[in-house]
Amino acid sequence: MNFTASEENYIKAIYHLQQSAGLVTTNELAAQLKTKPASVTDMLKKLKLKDLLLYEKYQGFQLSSKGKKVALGIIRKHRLWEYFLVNNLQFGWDEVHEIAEDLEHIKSKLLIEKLDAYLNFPKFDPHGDPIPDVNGKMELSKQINLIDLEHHKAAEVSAVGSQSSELLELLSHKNIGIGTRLQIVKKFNFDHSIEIKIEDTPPFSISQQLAQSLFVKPL
Amino acid sequence: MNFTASEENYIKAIYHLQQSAGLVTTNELAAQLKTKPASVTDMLKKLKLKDLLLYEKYQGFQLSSKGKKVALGIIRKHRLWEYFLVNNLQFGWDEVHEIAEDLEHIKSKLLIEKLDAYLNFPKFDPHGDPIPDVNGKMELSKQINLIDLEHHKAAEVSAVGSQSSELLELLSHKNIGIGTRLQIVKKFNFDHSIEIKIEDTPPFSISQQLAQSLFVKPL
DNA sequence: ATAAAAATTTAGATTTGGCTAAAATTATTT
DNA sequence: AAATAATTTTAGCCAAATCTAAATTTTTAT
Repeated sequence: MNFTASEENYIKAIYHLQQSAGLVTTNELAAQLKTKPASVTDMLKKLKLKDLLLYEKYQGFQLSSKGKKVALGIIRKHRLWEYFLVNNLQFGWDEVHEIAEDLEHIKSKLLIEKLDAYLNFPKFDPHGDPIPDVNGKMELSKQINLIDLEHHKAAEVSAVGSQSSELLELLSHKNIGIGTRLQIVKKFNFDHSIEIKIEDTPPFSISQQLAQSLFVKPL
Repeated sequence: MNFTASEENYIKAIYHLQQSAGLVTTNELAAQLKTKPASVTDMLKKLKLKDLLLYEKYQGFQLSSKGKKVALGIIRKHRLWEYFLVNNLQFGWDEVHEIAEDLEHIKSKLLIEKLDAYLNFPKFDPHGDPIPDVNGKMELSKQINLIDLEHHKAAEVSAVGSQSSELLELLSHKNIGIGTRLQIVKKFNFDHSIEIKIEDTPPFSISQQLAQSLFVKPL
């Protein structure tokens, strides 16, 4: 089967939303895709017709197993291209998301398999997210949200919660990136901010919102 | 300015047609693009409105200087991607055209400049066609790819496909440089290697990949 | 020089993906 | 258990890029 770029974007967005929520709603998806609920409804009907979506009107929806397979294929392409852009073309990890959004819609299966081989079958993209293999399998990493890290336990940043340029800008300003080692010094209940310490630098505070966007692997 | 993939395909096709013919006609272009003359007429009007085309109805047409600039940009992207697919991802030179047709429509300017640098600013694509530089300039040559040289026809090496140190190392080891005179003795279908003979030395074989990186002028 | 042939353009329809506004359904609140 | 609010869907419209069929212009050949 062959899908349009638009269909693929819907499938990918539904996949990500249902990871947290289970069932996805029309408004949610419209917000995510920066489009209108009415447009979403139209596309849902098409996806259902192609057996990619389990959908009864007014009831919310989620991908069928066929739909999930397609989603993983798109995510695989996206993350492999991101890896290439950062590791080979010397892009900054905060510059690549948009370009990968376009590259992920290039059709050739052979292209992706050759790219994968050329890159040496990487398991994680530059943001720390796992790259699905040809069969859609991916390493599920034991990473946890920074908020759930024990006090004074050393850990390494392994992923970020989104690719928004606002987030990436803040992180680079604070010198936090994938691989940064840190530990929690103290949590403040007043505003739920968290004081962290990066090796050999003075401790500093980050907001609850930022902490929720950071995933770490305890060492 | 920003163009749709369809507009870009029209611009590129017009560019190639007018290289030989000067003025291009509606039917010609329709045949080239495998579409109908009526569809071509519609698009011509759009391109004229955007000042990409010099066009009076029933009179034939050609690209404006602005249109030519756009065409060279697309051709640059197409050929750089072809070079990448063959030289890095190990595609055969006959497999890459279709994929490059898609990749050439990816928008990011930065992507292409970084790709160009990564590839070491190649001057020719795997088919021996010159790659325009950032300003649309390219080597115009009567040279052909060594692979397309007639058997036993004397020729002189006039260009190499890239400046990569790996290629240059190999060439100097084999005593091949710009100006070297040689001819093809035999081609082997098994591995597509080619036996060549340089004046006054015994014949020897070179790989298909190396031959693709050599351009010659028949004498 | 004009009639027939070829090429080109126009007119009107279709498909895809989007929109707004209004209607229908579900959820919430008093 | 209504009434109100929120969500979702339907209906009808728009723009891009294609198509077919008909009309128009140019070219060619008698």
